Amino acid sequence: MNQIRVLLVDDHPAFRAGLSALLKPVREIVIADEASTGEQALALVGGVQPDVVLMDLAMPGMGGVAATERLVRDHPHIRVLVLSMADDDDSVFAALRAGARGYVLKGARKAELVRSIVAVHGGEAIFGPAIASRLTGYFTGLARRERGFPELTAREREILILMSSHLTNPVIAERLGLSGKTVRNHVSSIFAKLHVADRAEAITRARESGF
Amino acid sequence: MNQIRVLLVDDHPAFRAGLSALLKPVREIVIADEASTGEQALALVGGVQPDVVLMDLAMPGMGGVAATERLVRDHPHIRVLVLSMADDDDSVFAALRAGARGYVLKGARKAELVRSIVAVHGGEAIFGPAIASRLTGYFTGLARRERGFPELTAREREILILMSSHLTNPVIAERLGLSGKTVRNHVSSIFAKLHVADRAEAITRARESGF
DNA sequence: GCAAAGCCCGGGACAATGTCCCGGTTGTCC
DNA sequence: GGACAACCGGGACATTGTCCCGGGCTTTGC
Repeated sequence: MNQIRVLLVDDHPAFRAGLSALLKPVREIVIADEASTGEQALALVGGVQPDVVLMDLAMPGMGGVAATERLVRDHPHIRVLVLSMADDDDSVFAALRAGARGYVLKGARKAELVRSIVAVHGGEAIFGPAIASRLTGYFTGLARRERGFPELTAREREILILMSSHLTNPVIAERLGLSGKTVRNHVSSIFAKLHVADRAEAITRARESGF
Repeated sequence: MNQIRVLLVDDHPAFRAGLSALLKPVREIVIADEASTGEQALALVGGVQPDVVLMDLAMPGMGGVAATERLVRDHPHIRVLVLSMADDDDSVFAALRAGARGYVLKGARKAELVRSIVAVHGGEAIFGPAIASRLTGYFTGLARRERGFPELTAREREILILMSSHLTNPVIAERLGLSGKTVRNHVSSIFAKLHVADRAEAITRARESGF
């Protein structure tokens, strides 16, 4: 049976040792190598040829996010599974933007960790319970805002749509056969209903709501 | 050992039968019940008390997305794992917005399916290989646009950040100890570099780029 | 040392944006 | 008929954004 070759990246030697001991008895996994910084990880991957990189985020020098970004860019077949203490939106979404295939908090039980490594190796994406909540919150949060979208009149919806393609008031007026002043007034009442102060926010809200 | 109680929701009886036969020998899983429509699933969950609902999307009447949305709203402790043939962005992100904890394509191998059910039951989020690509594509797509982000001066970045929280020019000026006129000029040059015409577009671009 | 380039700071003049008033017209519902 | 809302627009005013201008500052290179 082909074992999954894992590269450990973490600046804390004790943690690497613990992780290594934890994963050693697992049949389907083998620790191919360890790195203590992002730079070192990037230097190693070419020779080590890991299937999965277990990446910490908080490291001196090049952080895990930057390392992940370069790693997935230069070695698209290698999957990155983030294993971090950081349980906040910024860290999670930065890792996702960088191309990580999974995100598990340090402190996860062994079974969860092994399952995550196997899943990521198989091309799946997997996120620990706390992270999963953030992820679904991200998407259902969008849906929730959509539900809360206030009711606009036909004219207002029409104008908001044109506004969302970044047309100016005079252009909108010309296209709808209205006076520029009328458009400005409609725009103003749209802002009031959306509880926003200017075009910028209005368009942001409209986009978020899949308008 | 506590088995995971699974409710199967699919309008195709043969598929339910196959799935049931596939999962029956699995120790940690028990099929608690089956439903052939979204409505039926919603009616059943109260009595069946499943841990995980295996949800098809394309069903007559109430689709899987609507059923998922109501299910997670009324029973937050129940996890929904979508098992669908649909491999397109609209289906995937609609399911995520509805609150699904996972998404696996029909045709997944048994091991992957079992792993997904176990992971979802544990509160994790998991996505099959094809879906994982869409998910990372969603986030790294944002990142990719960021790479094309033009270079701004230190002052310009600073002002763009404040602008992105919807502050007005006078407020920004006051906060940075500048004249309102200077801020306007900086803002103007930011627009030029971003190739946009107004605040609205500039903020949109900045947000897309994870600025 | 000195010039060129780039950033930063601001003013002037002007057009577009947005706000808070106002009045008038057209429907619709009771 | 009367109440109500959507729609259209004007007046006056502050804010925003554009295209000029010039002066002070540091960095780079000859």
